[in-house]
Amino acid sequence: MTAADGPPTPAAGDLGDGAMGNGTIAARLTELADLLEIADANPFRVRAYRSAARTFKGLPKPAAELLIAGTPLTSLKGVGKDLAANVATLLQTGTFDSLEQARDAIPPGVRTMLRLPGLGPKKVGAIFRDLGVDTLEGLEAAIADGSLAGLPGFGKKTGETVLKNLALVREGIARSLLARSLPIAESLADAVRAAAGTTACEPVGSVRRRRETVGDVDLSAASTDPPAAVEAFCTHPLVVEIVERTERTARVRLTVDPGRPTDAELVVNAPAAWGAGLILGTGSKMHVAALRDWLSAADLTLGDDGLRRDGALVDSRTEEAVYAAAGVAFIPPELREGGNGVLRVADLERGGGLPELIAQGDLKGDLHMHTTASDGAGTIREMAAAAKERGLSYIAITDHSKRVTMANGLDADRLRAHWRAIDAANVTTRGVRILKGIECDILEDATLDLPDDVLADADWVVAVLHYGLGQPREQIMKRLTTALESPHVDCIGHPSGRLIGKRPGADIDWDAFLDRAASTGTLLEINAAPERLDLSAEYARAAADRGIPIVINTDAHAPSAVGAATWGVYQARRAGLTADAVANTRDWPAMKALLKRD
DNA sequence: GCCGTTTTCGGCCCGACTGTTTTCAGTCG
Repeated sequence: MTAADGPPTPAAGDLGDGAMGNGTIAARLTELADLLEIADANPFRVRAYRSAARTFKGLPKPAAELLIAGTPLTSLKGVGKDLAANVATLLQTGTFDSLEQARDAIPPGVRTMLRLPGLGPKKVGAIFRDLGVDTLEGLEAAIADGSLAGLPGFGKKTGETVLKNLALVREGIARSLLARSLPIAESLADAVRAAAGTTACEPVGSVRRRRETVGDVDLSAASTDPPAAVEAFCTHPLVVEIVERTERTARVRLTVDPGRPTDAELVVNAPAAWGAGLILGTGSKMHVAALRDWLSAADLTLGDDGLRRDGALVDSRTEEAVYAAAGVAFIPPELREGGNGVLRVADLERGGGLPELIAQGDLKGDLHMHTTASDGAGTIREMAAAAKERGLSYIAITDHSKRVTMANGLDADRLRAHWRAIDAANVTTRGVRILKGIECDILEDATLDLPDDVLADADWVVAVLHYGLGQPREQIMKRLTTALESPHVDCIGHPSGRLIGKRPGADIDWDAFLDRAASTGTLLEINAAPERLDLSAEYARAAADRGIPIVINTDAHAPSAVGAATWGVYQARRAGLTADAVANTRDWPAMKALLKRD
């Protein structure tokens, strides 16, 4: 399903050069739709803004380029005179009148409440208008003193659900998705790299470890002229406030999304200590502490002025040199989460070393994507062409099954017709094999959304939970077991159904689930959508340990997203997966041999 | 607010579930 209301993911052209990207346009339109809906505006006006947001998000080219090329925005689907004018103003000035009016009418904290599962715009509107509550804290108080339950349409359960999810939502506000933070960090790093005397600059901290979410954005640099690097950092266009600044460090506040400030920090070291500074900046704290133990066994101390023995500088120009001095192989940043364990595996004296992790570019297929037949923006042929451009040799078209009515899910007849269209596309498509697939819902009553004889004719079936994620563990397990035991289900997609910072996943008995996946020969997906990353690294590791082949898929809803599995590959690396552990690093015949249907 | 006209308003993706009710509005996807 689409996640049109997620935080904007800044695209490459969205930072630094001043032009607002389609992601940000979509975010502003969605913001206005939310505010209007809370204010109880005409629902069709709200829908117009939402549908326009989807249109802009799915555009192959930045809207600003269209305008420059003289293409009127009114030529876009769902964009009329008013919306075109608003977006043009947005591009020129960073905002537009009706957005500002709506922001004046509804405090930012009110929109935040929409992130809570169970609270929609109508309820949030009632909370704001009838109780005057406009923060999460105020909401918590209103539950405690019983005033929330006193509102018409509210009861005991509403408050309970809110309290259950409050911590998750608060964390979602405090921390950004990696997909949002990494481009910001790279843009800042580019500015520092361009400064005189800078020899290197990298994003460090949780960004470099590719954590799912990121608090502050940290950078490490090496330079012969630290003040120049600090100056370049502080004058980046995203910086709105310099919180703290020294000769070789700076802490700044950025504005990317109003109401959600992000802090960024730069530390500049001498080029001779680049590797040492990079390790300290990257962390994690536990990893650095464990590494220091290993170094101290060799009478070495690690500081951001370099690696030293008896005060004398030891080679610490690179991370490799520092790890070598500790007697261990280089440890990729994604594996620096824990303490001593990874260092023991990497112990060179015992002939240790780490397996080579899967890399961006290793994937040969993408087996979860949508077309215009359900809620995607591209046709079968467009998705195939995009896959070819990305260097993939096969894709599976997996539109929604009929239960997902809002996404125009397919029943058996429409699905079979869709598959005939895929057959036809395969005849004329060179270089990419298009597989006949389906994203089949596992219904609340633990049956599959399509009959067996239909599923049997698919090349590839991804079964998923979309609805009833809050069911008790027993029923969730019954549903997953149905899917795992079906001879026609090849893979479970986004197994938990979580949305990071928004919605907890289903209550799964993971040991039982993974054991059953292994015994039935069912593959498991790492869904690469930044707000899903589902399986998590923890369970992807546990799955791989059981020999379950992992599949990394994009869940693309537009041609531009086909094969863009960046975040999923990072997640797999954090799970310590090699290319071999991931099924779709193989070509299709080899991958097909892994399926239970073969 | 958009669209599509039998040109200027009336219709605009939907089905199931949940928690609130006592017949249904709001939420979800």
